[in-house]
This record gives sequence, structure tokens and C-alpha cells, in this order.
Amino acid sequence: MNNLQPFEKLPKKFYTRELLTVARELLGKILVKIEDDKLLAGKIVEVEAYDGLIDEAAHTYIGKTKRNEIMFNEGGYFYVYFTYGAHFCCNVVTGMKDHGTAVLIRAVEPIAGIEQMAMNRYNKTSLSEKEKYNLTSGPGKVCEAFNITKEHYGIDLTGDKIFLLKRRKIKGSDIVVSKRIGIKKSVELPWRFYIKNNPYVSRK
DNA sequence: CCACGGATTGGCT
DNA sequence: GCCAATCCGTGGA
Repeated sequence: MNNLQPFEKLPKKFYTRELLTVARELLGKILVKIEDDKLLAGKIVEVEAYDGLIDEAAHTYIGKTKRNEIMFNEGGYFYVYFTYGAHFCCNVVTGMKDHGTAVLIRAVEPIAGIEQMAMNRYNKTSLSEKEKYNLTSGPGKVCEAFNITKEHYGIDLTGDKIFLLKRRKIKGSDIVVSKRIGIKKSVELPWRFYIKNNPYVSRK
């Protein structure tokens, strides 16, 4: 079962590899946040890749700005941005310095701290079946459930506040590849990856 | 079930 | 001034 699997952080080397490799391998890994003695954890079930060199939808396509500068570091940092005047979304920076590549965490399956996540999302702990699956099934929802905000911009993922745990790779036959969601540019790139049949995926 | 639109901040032109 | 890597509620079929 799960407690036989290693409770070990992903090392720097995991993140500094090529974007699409990291994106696929992020599926199934555990996102952990520790803050104020509260531990929140969830299994990553849906991601999207962004690459400023060739991808007009990437925030780094326009070059380095104050907002996106962390994406030009080498892999292993957390890129958090604010959008639509309402929501935060979080990303894992990948590749080598100046690549400007990152993977958006679009959905997770809650594992620990579920009551806290329910409080953060609904301000109550008893949820309907529908609310339960709505906790973390989208990038804005993940950040609200985990209380990830601009304060977490640039965090080093090899540190102790926010990090990912090693898990074994999800088999290729259990990964679905599709176009990305919610963008108007470079819509054709098949850079969205999600775990087949997982109920927390934002949509088919 | 699906389509549509409002909310509301901040980054960039 | 325009518009966004979203979410949620509403209204119609």
C-alpha cells in the first residue's frame, strides 16, 4: 500500500530535464504543502506544459518580465500567477536556466488535510458528493484548497514548505494526451496530460 | 445537460 | 484600455 512507498522528495535533477518528460512524470507524484503545522497533500492527476520559445500561450513567450522571471530559472521552483482578477494557478518550473518552461498543475486528488481543503474551498468540513469531487478539479481550485497565493511565488521545491514526493511513473497506457484548456493561442499543441479515469481531472 | 456571462486584479501595450 | 493558463451561478432545452 501507500505507506510502503518512499516518503522522499523529488531531487533537483527531476525538474531540470526536458519539459514534456517532466510534465508526463509529474502525473502520480504527491504535492505537499506544510504551513502553520498543517500538512496538505494531493496526487497530481492533470497537468499542462508551457514553453516560451515556441508556444504563444506561455507567459514567457514575450521574454523576461517581473511576473514570469522565475520561469527562466533552472527547474525546481514554484511559479504562481494570478488571473481573471480572482484565481491563483501554480506551476513547476522545468529545464535549464533561461529555458522559460513550466508545467501547470491543473488538478490533484486530495490525500491529506482534506478537512482543511474543504474549509479553504467551502468554509465547512462536511461536503456533498459533488462538492467532494469539486475540491481540487481545476488549477484555481487546487490553489484555493491548498491556500497557495502570490506569497508562494518562487519557492524552491527542494525546500521544506512546498515539495513533491517520489512515486513510481504512471504507465503510458494510463495517460491521456490532449490539447490544452482555456487558452486562445497555440491551441493545437497536445501538451495536456492526465490520468485516465481519475474523477478529479477537470474535464475529459 | 450545455451555453453564456459576470466577477475583479494586475500585467502589458 | 484590453484582456487573461478560471470558477460559478443562471437560464434555457
